[in-house]
Amino acid sequence: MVIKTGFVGKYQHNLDDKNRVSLPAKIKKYIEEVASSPEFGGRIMLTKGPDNCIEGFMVGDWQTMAEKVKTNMSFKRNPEDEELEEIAMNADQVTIDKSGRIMINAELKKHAELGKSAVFVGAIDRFRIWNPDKLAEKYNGR
Amino acid sequence: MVIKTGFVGKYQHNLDDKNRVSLPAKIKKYIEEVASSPEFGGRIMLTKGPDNCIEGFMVGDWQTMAEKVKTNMSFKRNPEDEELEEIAMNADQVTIDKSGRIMINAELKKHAELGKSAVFVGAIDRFRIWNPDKLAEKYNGR
DNA sequence: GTAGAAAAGTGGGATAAAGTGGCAGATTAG
DNA sequence: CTAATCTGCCACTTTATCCCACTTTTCTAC
Repeated sequence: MVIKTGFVGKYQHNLDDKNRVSLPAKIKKYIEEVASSPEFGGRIMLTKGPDNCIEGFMVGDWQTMAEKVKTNMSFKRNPEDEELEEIAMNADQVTIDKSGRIMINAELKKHAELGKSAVFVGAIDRFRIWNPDKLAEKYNGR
Repeated sequence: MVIKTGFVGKYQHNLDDKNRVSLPAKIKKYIEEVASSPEFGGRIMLTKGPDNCIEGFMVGDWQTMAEKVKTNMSFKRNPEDEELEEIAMNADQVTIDKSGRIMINAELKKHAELGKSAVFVGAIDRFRIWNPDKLAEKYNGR
């Protein structure tokens, strides 16, 4: 039985010129332990988060959200689904490469105003990726 | 068991002069993973969607939705029936060719006011195809 | 603590895949 | 039979991924 502590901690990493960034070892390890099933091919769902951050989920958690829409599927949309639709529109499913990195696409990079440096922040059921300055601004002095 | 994340993301692609357009790799991959049954020969159902967009479904999902409509059908007509008829009337079942492209017929192209550029938008149980300007207009600034 | 080993993180070149456009043969309609 | 359209194929460009080398950090044993 795996102990599910969730994502915790704060880690600064660099983007390379191909917009790749290493997942912090502890975040990567947690993902691999919890979601080690064969159908999980090291996949992560990235979305636009609040305050210019990027949020990362494990695909299993995303699936739970998506199932809600699928079970009520019809030609016409429910208004409640539209919110999730907009999240889906701005989401990106990325894979963890052989070096333990993920790619941040142009739109997400712009949303988070990322330059070369990015900070990963654990938030239990998700992790967030911040521009270091934006993060400091938000949690100033705390 | 495959993790069903649904359709996600946003991808700009070009129509060629024969109104063919490549399916985004991630959308295509998802279709192939989830709908890998032999009777599904890489087929997609395209319909006129809301706000000038085109909606794309996997044929299996289309069938499920159509069955639902049939079981609720009554002898008396109601406004929703007509709406659904119109959707069915304007639907087009397209196949994915060997280069991973689908063809947008003239009527759907006109409905979406497509020019050379089209944006695919993931919406969990379906994907949508938009004129880039129309899409920006609808989700302006978000 | 320190030394050596292992793991994590970074960068860049090589390879593979995705996306695009054009041409040519096949198919269909008139 | 001819013209128009559809489909497959190929070539090329761009982008993503793999793979290896190297540096830095963390871990382990003494």
